[in-house]
Amino acid sequence: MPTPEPQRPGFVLPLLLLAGFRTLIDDLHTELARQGHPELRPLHGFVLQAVGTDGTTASELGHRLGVSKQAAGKTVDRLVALGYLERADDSRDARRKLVRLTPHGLDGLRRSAVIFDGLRQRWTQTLGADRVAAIEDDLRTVTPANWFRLDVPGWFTG
Amino acid sequence: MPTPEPQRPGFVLPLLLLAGFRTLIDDLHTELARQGHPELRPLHGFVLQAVGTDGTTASELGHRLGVSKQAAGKTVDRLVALGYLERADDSRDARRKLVRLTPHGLDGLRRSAVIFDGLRQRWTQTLGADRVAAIEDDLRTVTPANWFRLDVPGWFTG
DNA sequence: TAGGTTAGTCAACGTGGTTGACCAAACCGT
DNA sequence: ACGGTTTGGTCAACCACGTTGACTAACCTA
Repeated sequence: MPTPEPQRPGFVLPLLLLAGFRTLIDDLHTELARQGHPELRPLHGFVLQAVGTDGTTASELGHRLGVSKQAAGKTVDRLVALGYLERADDSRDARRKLVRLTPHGLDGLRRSAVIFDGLRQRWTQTLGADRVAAIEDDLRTVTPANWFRLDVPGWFTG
Repeated sequence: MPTPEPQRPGFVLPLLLLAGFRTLIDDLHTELARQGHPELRPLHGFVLQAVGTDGTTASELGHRLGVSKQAAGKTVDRLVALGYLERADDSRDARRKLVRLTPHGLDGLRRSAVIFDGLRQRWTQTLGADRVAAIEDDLRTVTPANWFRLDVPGWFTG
């Protein structure tokens, strides 16, 4: 039987988590835009991460991201048009088309990692390194492990 | 100059925040579905919250949610079709159309608040009340105040 | 009363998701 | 070696949510 604390209603917690996520992502993309990647959207960073330096295929990408292969293919199309990804034939399997990062895509991915490190550093300066680490540890215990589903738009809207 | 901790790369923090948010919202809607609201989507809960028990107009709703009045109007259309909202004429201003919660919508809103309290309670049992309160306090200090923009789909995808 | 502002709607479009259908290539058991 | 199944990619249609631009009706005010 829940005995809510009137001072801390439960609905605030998800809003704060979302706000934290959003400020980090907004700050990332403000800085990415300044560093030559103004067209990168929040979703794109996750896709580049999922493609990785080894490359992958649209089907596998969809699997990693938790969306259909068609949805993954369309997103790849857009990132190809933006110059972040490229397709190549697989010499060993004529059905497969490898999706790879272009140099521009790799640049964006590397800069994202550096910027994220800097943002976390900023949090540790404000809150203290132990508090940030505690937040990470706590969140890990209350969320399912190996979490990497990025179907955020479809998930949120249905 | 960021001096990242190799054990705690910065990109993990936003993923954990998103995972925490998503876990709470998923659990909420699993329970809401069980309690007679299977059609409610994550976005809808925020909209019902923004409409509130006093009702509002589409323009004002768009303002609260940080989206255009057209987008707000379309979302209201869908929630009217689902039976959660209703429109009524304003006797004092023929231009305005009041958007109000139906009894079904009010029921969903109240149940959401109760379920959220229960979910927060579950976190306090796992982590301890002090840790959960610390997470809330910490997130409040690193995120902008009075935060309530819910243009999540458009924000995430561009 | 004329002119500007505000609320709502319609239309066109972009992005991201879905399912269903289809083809070609690869795999596999006989 | 062949025929059936599985797999990868694409196309088409559709839905949810966002945008901007254009328009009407109603209100407000100088």
